[in-house]
Amino acid sequence: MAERKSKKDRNLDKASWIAAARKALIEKGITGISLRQLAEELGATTGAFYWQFSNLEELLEGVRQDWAQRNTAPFTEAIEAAGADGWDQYLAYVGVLLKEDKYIPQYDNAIRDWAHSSKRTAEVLKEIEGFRIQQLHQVFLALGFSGRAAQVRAYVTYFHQTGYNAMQVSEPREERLLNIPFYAEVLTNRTDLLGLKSAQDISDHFAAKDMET
Amino acid sequence: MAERKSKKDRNLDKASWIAAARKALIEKGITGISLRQLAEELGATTGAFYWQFSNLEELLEGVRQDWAQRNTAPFTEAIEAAGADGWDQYLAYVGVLLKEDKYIPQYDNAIRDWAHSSKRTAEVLKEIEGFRIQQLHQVFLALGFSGRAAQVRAYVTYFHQTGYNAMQVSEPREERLLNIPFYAEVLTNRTDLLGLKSAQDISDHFAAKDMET
DNA sequence: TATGTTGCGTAACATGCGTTATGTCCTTTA
DNA sequence: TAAAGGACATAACGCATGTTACGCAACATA
Repeated sequence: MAERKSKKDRNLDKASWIAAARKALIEKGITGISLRQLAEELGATTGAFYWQFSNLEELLEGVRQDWAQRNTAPFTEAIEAAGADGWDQYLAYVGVLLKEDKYIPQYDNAIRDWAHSSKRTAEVLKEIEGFRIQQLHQVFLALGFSGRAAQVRAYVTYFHQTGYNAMQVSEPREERLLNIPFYAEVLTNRTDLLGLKSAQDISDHFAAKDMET
Repeated sequence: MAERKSKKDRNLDKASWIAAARKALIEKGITGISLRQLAEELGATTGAFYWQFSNLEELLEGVRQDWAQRNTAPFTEAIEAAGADGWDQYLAYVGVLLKEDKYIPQYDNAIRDWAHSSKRTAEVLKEIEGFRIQQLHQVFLALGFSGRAAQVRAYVTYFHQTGYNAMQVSEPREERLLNIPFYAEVLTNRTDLLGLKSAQDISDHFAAKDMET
C-alpha cells in the first residue's frame, strides 16, 4: 500500500528510523520495536530499512547511543554551567529533573527494562550510570561531604531519582514542587529552601537560577 | 520428544507452571514467558498447559498474585514482629532487604518492567506499591516524624530501595553492610549505627535483632 | 537520449508464537 | 476384566517476526 514518493519526500536517513524506534521503545518497550511497525509509522516498508541498516541490531545500537547522549548531556551541561559551588550544582541537577524538556525519564526506564534481556544494553547502561553517579559524587564533594558520606549521598540521590522515575509517580506538579525543599534537606542537609512556602515560590527560585547562567 | 510418564511423575499443577513462569520472568523478562519454553523446562508440552489453564492470561494473572504475596508479606511480618518502636521497625525493614532469602528484588524489577506494557500488571503494581509506601509512612511516624516530613522520608526510602534494585547494583556484601549506618542516618536522622565500625559488627547487630523476635 | 545507480516497494522464506482439535496412554471405577 | 475418564502428547492453524531476493521507478551522468 505504500505509495512511491518523489525524491524530496523519501529521505529516510538513519536518524528517522532511530527517532521512530525511540518513540516505540518509550511507549511500548523493546518488543514495540518491530520493523514492519516502524516502517508503517514512517510510511515506508522493510525494504527501505535494509537500505539504511544491515540488520536490526545496527538500529538497536543506534538507539542505545541516542539514549546515552540525549539523557546524559543535559545534566553535564547544567552542572558545568552552575560553577564551582556545590549547592548551585545540586540545584542545577534538580532543575534539569524538574523541567523534563531535555531529559526524558521514560527513556531511562525503557532502557533499564531492555537491559534485563539484552547484554549489550546492560553494558551501555552500566557505563552511563557509573558516569552519572560519579558526577553526583563530585557535587556532594563540592557540598562539603567527604569520603563514604559523599559517596552514600550520591547513591541515595541517584537511586531515589531512579526509583521515582521507575515508579512512574503521578503526583500533581504542585505536590512535587512542595516536596523539593524536604528532599533537598534529606539529601544535602541544607535548609535553604525550607523558607519557600508556596509552589510558586519554589518554581520562581529555579527560574531565577536558570536566568543567571 | 517428551516421553510419557507414570502417574507419580506427572503432577503438573498450576503451582508448577507459575513457578516456571516466575523463573522465566525474573531471568528473561515478560517475553521470556513462552508456553513452549515453559513446557520444555517442565518436561511437558503445551497440551499439558491447557489442561491446567484456559489460556495464557490466566497463568499471567497467577504470576501477578504470586508476586504480590511473596514480595510483600515478608516486610509486613517483620515490621509487625518488631513491635511499636519506630527504630526497631526500620531495622526490621532493612533486615528483610539485607537477607534476600524471602524477598526477591529481581522479581520486583521484572514486574515493574512488565507493567510498562501491561495495563493489568500496572494496576496490581500500583496497588502494592501504595500499600508498601503507606507501611513505611507508619514507620516514620513511629520514628517521630510528622506531616510532610514523614511522607517524604517514606518516599525517599522506598524510591531509594527501588532504584538500588532497578540498577542491579553489584557491590560486595561488605561494602553494602558498611553503607547501612550512613543510609540510616540520611533517612532517619538517627546515628545509632555509626558506632559499628566493621561489616561483621553490623551483620551481628541485625542477627541479634532477628533473635529477639 | 541512453545508461547506471540510488532508494526504495513487493513478495516470499523460515521461525516462533498462542491456541485448538484430536489421539492416546494410564489410572480408577464398576 | 471391561468401561470411563483424567492427564497429557501430537500436530496443525493463523499470525507476526527478521531477513532476503528481486523488481522498478526516479534521478544523475554521459
